[in-house]
Amino acid sequence: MDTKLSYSLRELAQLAGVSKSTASRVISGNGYASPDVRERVLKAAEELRYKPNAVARAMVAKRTYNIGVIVFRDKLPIVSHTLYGKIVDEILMAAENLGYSIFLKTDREMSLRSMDYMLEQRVDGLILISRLRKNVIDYVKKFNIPYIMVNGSTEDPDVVHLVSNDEAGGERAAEHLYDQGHRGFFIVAGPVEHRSHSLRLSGFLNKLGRLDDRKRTIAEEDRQSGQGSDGIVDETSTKAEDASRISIVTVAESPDSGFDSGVRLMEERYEEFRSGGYTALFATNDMLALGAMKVLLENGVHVPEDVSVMGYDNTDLGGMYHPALTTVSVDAAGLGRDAVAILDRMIGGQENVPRLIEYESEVIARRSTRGEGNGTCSGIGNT
Amino acid sequence: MDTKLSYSLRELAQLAGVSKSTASRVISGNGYASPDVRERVLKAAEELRYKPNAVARAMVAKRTYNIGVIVFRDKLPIVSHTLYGKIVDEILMAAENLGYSIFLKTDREMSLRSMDYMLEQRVDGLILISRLRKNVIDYVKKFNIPYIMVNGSTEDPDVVHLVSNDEAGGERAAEHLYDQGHRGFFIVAGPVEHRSHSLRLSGFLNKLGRLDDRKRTIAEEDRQSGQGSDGIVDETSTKAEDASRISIVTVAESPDSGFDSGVRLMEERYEEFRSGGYTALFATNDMLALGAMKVLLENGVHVPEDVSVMGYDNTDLGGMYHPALTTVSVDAAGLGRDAVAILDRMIGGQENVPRLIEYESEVIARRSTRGEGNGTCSGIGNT
DNA sequence: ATGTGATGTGGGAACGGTCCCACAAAGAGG
DNA sequence: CCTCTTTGTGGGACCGTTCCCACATCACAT
Repeated sequence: MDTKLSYSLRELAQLAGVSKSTASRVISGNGYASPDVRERVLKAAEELRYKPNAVARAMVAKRTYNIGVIVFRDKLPIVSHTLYGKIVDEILMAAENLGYSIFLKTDREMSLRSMDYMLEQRVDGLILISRLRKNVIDYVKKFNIPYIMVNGSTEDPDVVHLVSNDEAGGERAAEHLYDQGHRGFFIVAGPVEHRSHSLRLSGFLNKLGRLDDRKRTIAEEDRQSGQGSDGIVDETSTKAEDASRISIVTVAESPDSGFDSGVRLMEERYEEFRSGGYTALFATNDMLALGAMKVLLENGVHVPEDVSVMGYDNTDLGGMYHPALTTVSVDAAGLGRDAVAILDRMIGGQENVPRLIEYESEVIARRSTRGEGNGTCSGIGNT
Repeated sequence: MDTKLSYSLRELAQLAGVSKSTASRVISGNGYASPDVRERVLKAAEELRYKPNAVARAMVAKRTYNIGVIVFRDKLPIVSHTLYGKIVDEILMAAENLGYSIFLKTDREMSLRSMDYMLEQRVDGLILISRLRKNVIDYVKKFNIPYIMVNGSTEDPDVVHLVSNDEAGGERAAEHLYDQGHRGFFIVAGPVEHRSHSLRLSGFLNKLGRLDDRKRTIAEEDRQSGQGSDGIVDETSTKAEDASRISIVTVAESPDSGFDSGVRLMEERYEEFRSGGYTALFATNDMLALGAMKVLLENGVHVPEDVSVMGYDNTDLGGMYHPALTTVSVDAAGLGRDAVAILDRMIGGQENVPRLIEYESEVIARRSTRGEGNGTCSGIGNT
């Protein structure tokens, strides 16, 4: 008896002396059952350690209450990816609250295998994280399964996707560094095929251009209105350093976006960097920033005294570094929470879901850039 | 037609003009089917985008090919936990290779809710990661489901568990620092209720004691054999510093094991540390080590010139830090791979599975300790 | 007494597969 | 030509639920 893995509703009903319909009503809570019967069934359930079989239930309900999460990646399999790990964590919590369980897969983007797996009615819906190309999307589209993209790199208007507003984030980063007086920028840009990297870069560059134009305009007005004028002048422009125009902007493209790539890139271009008059380094993600910063530190460059370094993503790692990395936050919590919530609505058949949600980013000022940044960091790493 | 979510085997058979038994044979590959029929069925499957329903299949097979992974944690939900993230990654890959899918849950250890979920025949087996107390184990035991513990903290002999040999690792850490000439040790110990932390600590302390005894013995032999003796003398003992006995060993207990705890602990005891004559700091995991090290660095202490710092776990983060953290590796890959492999055997009904496997650890020498450590690190952090 | 409605309970089809078994057709050996 | 096997196909039970519907019982009003 004890060797039996589990009991069925029929066996439970038999023990309780009722029909399986009645037992079902008591267990599932749908339908009538007299107190007497209810008690008998519950007692029997207790005795047999009865647990309803979720598989059978899913079959008739045509609903599994499972959500598939696929994290696409280039090379290494990475749940421990500092940003995606956070998003997955949030998804896990949000799913739990809504009664869903999560199937997690990591996959190279060209393989459709794990997709197939999920498509076998194993899940009610799909959350796709990160880059994935058209062929994958087209494939998923063929099957009528609700899915949603998080931090993806497609611009397909049919696809529901949640992204952070990387362009605005890039602009804020530029503004932050510019306001701190920097005029020589070295930018480490991750793969431009990535939506995130390319938007962060363009946001940064565009903002820099506009700031510079404004500066020029003010300077000209200053000249036109003559010396000793009371004309409206931007207050920062009174300082000599701020008044100067941007001296140099260099974009160094990295084919990859990991820490190692940051290291490699800076090692290769260290001499150029050292002699170029750069005072600020911006990377399109934290990992690249940290990799590059590590090389600088190892070469005796002081951060932020000699060079300010700024990343993007607000990974926990950045906050733990010495010096703590100034960065731009990505609302991983919002991304994860909403992904599940919206998918849940799609699974429920609702049509009026937003096609695109953008999450705002903000600068997290810390020690790696000039200024008053604090060195705190969020918790991570319990064993 | 296009609005239909999916087609059943019956519909497929109908289109192909065969019975569902025949269609099943073709699709599943079990049993006879003439080339003619086979082709017709496959063509129909193509047309309907037929996918076998995994739920129905699981019901009759009483086999889901799903494995549940539950990561227990104290406070924060953390897949992004640098060590567990790695283990989960490995499990994901290993599972993929063996044809399993992974249900991932993080849970506080007292809640049995996610356990219940898994127990509803949703999975073929369970992998439990990290600390979980007796009540959880007892609960799982009641249901006859194969399960395995990874890096757990129980000593229950019934439970199959995979752990790293933390005691030996602690010893190696002690040896490493001792051999580098350190005689004043400050130890940051994580929660002693954790098997890992307590064994790492005891291994470290015991080894230190033995090394010290040996040193004394050698010194006495040295004295006895008179000056200018050719007696066997440990080569390192010729150096004055090495010959000296251990001067001080302090164990600072941290109630928690995260980065923040390391920071907090060192901030509180900084004065004591500074004036105590310590030249080496060992923490029972990387996070505590990095937290403590960050405080030292911020106070102008040079690592490793003034103090050597050593952690444990070999998290990617340690290798990225500046200075790169010397640490003791944990075979996350082996742990994850074997967890799935052994569980697979248990699911298959095999009885002769090992009850306990210990994985050896080795010192990863890097820059944060005196010596020739290299500063490389493994890749992480692609976006 | 009898219809009527509320209140519980049981029977059985359905979900979408697998697989055992029956059976038809065709080829081989007497 | 008739059995006997081989080979391919179909019928249908079964897995463990849910849920619709039928039906039994009983109180109450007619």
